[in-house]
Amino acid sequence: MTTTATRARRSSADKHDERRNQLAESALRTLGELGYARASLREIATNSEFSHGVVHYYFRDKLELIVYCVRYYKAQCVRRYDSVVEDSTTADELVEAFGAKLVETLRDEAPMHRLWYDLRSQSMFEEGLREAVTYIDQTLQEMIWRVVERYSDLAGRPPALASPAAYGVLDGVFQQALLALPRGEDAVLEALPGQVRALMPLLLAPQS
Amino acid sequence: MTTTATRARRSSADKHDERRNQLAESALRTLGELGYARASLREIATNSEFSHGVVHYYFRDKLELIVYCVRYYKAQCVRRYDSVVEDSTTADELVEAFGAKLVETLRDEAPMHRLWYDLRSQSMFEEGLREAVTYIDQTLQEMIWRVVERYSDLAGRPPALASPAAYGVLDGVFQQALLALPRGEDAVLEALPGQVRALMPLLLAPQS
DNA sequence: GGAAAATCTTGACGACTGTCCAGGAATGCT
DNA sequence: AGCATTCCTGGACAGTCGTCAAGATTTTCC
Repeated sequence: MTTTATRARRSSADKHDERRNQLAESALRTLGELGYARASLREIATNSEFSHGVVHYYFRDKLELIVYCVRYYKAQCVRRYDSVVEDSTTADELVEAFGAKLVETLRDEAPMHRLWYDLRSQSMFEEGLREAVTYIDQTLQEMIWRVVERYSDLAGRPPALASPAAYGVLDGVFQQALLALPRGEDAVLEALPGQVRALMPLLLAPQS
Repeated sequence: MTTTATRARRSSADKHDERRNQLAESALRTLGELGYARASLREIATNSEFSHGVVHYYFRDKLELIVYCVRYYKAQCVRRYDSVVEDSTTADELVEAFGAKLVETLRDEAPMHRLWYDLRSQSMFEEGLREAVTYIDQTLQEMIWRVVERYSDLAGRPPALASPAAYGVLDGVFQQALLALPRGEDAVLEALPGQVRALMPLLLAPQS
């Protein structure tokens, strides 16, 4: 194996991955708009710069594309609250930063969140989605738990809930906000920080 | 309008409603198994005692059937926790009864819960579902709020969260349990009461 | 009993789906 | 330049979908 051959193969593999990512991004746009059920491969291809046949050159079938998409998306969003954890120096500051970040992503990335909840629901019926969804939900849970732990440290009070429950709680409130978005976006986005301010202290054991 | 005519017409209308309900129940069975996207009208009809064409005799289109189904289902389940509210005489008792009821419905009616979360997700993409879903979510929120208020009364402490947030919190935890069901049903059902015991006290203001 | 109304079946329609494939276009390599 | 490989297109395929309507069947009513 010569150096050029190695470089060529890697560059070829890179190109391959790059195309897959391009397709994934197109697919994510379409999926975010239409949802899993309504987004056909033809529609996805139309919203890209390729024809509908190319999908099966890079992905075995639709499910593999979707799973790839959802993992691709996760890789981008799972570090969303890292800055909140790192930059906050007091408990109150963290709560504010966390609430602001929630508002920001709810405002700017609503289609992606809709898609995520859609896929998570679909995974209850489609066996093939379950593994990827479970993995990502686990990752999201860990992401939230980092926030809660940091909050706990800053406040000097231990968490009142275990990681799964804490994630469920915050995810539930976020999902309600997402669902309420169509009926009054401004009101929802304004109310959310207040909900977070009320909710976060409850996740820690009462002041001793 | 004679008495017999009135009786005949009412009986006819009753028959009509009865058929609609029969179809709704068949549809709910199929929808609960396959989810919204995979449940075709033919499949729904096959799981009933009618042929596939009859659906359009009783419903304008698929969406009207689905919406009818979901409202029909709601009417059955929205009083689920009334006994918890009425029969509990202490705060701890209510928490236990509530947790047990959650476990019971999670065990016995998982397909219906899956369907509900599926439809709620679909409503983010399908305009036609939104109104019915919003209405039912509102009803569920009120159902949960009755539990929280009763709990608050029994404990002598005011709620720490408003109704929407309280619903989001509990719904989120329940949804996580439902999602976790396929990987270890017994473990999930056993863990849930503990989560409820930990969570419920947090919904009330700290002991003064 | 027989007309009228309702209920239901059956088959068909056009549109859309995921998948596959034959062949053209582009690219890289020697 | 010319071959070989990779990449991409566009059409075809079998299947499924929601919808509809014509006719058979059943029920209702006088």
